[in-house]
Amino acid sequence: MVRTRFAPSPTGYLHIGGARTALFCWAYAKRQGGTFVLRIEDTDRERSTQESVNAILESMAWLGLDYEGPHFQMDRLTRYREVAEQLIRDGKAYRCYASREELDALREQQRARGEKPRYDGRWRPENAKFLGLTPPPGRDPVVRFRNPDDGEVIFTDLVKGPISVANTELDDLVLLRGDGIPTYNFGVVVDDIDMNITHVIRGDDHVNNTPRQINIYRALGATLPKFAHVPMILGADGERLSKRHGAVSVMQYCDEGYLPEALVNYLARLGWSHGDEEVFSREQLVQWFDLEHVSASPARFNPEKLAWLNAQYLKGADDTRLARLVEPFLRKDGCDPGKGAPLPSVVALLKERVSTLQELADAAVYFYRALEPTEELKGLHYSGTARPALAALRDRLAKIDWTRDKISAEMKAVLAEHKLKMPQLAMPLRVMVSGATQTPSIDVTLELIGRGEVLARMDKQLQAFPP
RNA sequence: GUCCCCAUCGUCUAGAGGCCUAGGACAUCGCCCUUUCACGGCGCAAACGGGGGUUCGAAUCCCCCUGGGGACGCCA
Repeated sequence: MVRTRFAPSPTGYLHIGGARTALFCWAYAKRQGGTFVLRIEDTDRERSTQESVNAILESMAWLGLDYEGPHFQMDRLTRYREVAEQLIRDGKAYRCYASREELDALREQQRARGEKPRYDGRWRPENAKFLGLTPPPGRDPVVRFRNPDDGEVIFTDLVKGPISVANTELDDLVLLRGDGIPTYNFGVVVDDIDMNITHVIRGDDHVNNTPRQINIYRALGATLPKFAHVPMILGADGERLSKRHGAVSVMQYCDEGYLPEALVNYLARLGWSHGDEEVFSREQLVQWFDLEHVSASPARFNPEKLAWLNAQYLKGADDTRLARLVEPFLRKDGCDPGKGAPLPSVVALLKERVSTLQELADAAVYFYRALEPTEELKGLHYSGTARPALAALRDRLAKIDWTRDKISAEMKAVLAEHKLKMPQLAMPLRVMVSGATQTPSIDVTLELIGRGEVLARMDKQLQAFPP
């Protein structure tokens, strides 16, 4: 039975990289008919916050990733202590009384010598005895893992292939802090064992931790899970993803009007592929997902492609659903979609012209309130020659059945009567009624805005025409 | 500095020794459609980082170089 897990630390919002890791874990578990577990790694007392936990949960829900849990590491402290004690009894861990200052000094010296900074094992029982070290009174010791001195750790990463690291590169890492709270490397191992995790799928930044963790698994006599390290997501400039690159937080995409299915699709396609497939549903992802086709190299985040995908999903989305989603954006733009044109109809008209809900709302404003054209637009489109035709049209529009076809017919009649071409009439009309030069087909636009409002706007704007 | 990993169009990628004159998508550019702007359709341009091997044959395998990323905490 496959069990995967996503194990974020609640020290901030869920970002794009974490979301993709979660998505891959989720998709793999679903594909294999297994279980996806969410575990909150909250052992960093200083930085973990309830707010972050909430933000992560909210993002998972928005993305539609369902899970077992969440489990919290801080609920399992006695278990970690128990395992650490066992390791000490077995001679596979020991207490270390070195102070932070002492360790900092050690690292600095090593770095100065051009060496890789690492703990020198001074409190290993045999060394401490040899050096004549005795526990300083009143100092809480940490528990350190006794890493093997020689040989190498070799494992086959499911996306990167075989990876080997010499044990001489590894040092005796801290298992338990002075206050008895486990460190990351220890917590993960104990939890992954206890929670029967079969596939550890996580970010590339953890490859270096894997050999250390494997040594702990072995010291514990536990079965190793499979490891798969998915590449990092870089910003558009190839640098590490950060605030500079626009949105990094998952919920920010929600706020900017992206659809969760678009983000899921985009994220899935970033570093994973299924032949030439570009647009696929969550169900297809689950059906197709595999680790063999996860790329081994880091990928850059491309906002344009995300926007394109979002536009695709917008076009295909149900009008009623979109109306519900776009409403808050519209209210933010100072509109009351409860009055005036029915929102689903407006959405149907605009959804294939925009790439986010925000853009959709912005494009819908003039359906709900008049927008005064800029002087520049008036200068460009309000001409004395078009005026008589527009005035004639205004009077005709006052008398007809208010349908798109009838509106269109009246416009054509006016064109013939005044010997004008369509743009000569449609453009000024568009500007008068919408305050913009870009709208859907003018007849439908008028129909939706409604006769009363259209006539009122025309009357007002006609006054701005030159004689 | 040391260790680990990676390397196909600008970007995301297909590619498991001959199917590759290297395919798709985004972006860009051009044309068509058109009542403006979009959408849509069609098309152009665009890549195997460099050098050595192995092989009848290499984008695919090996080595070196270069470039990129990651890790070196009582953070995760």
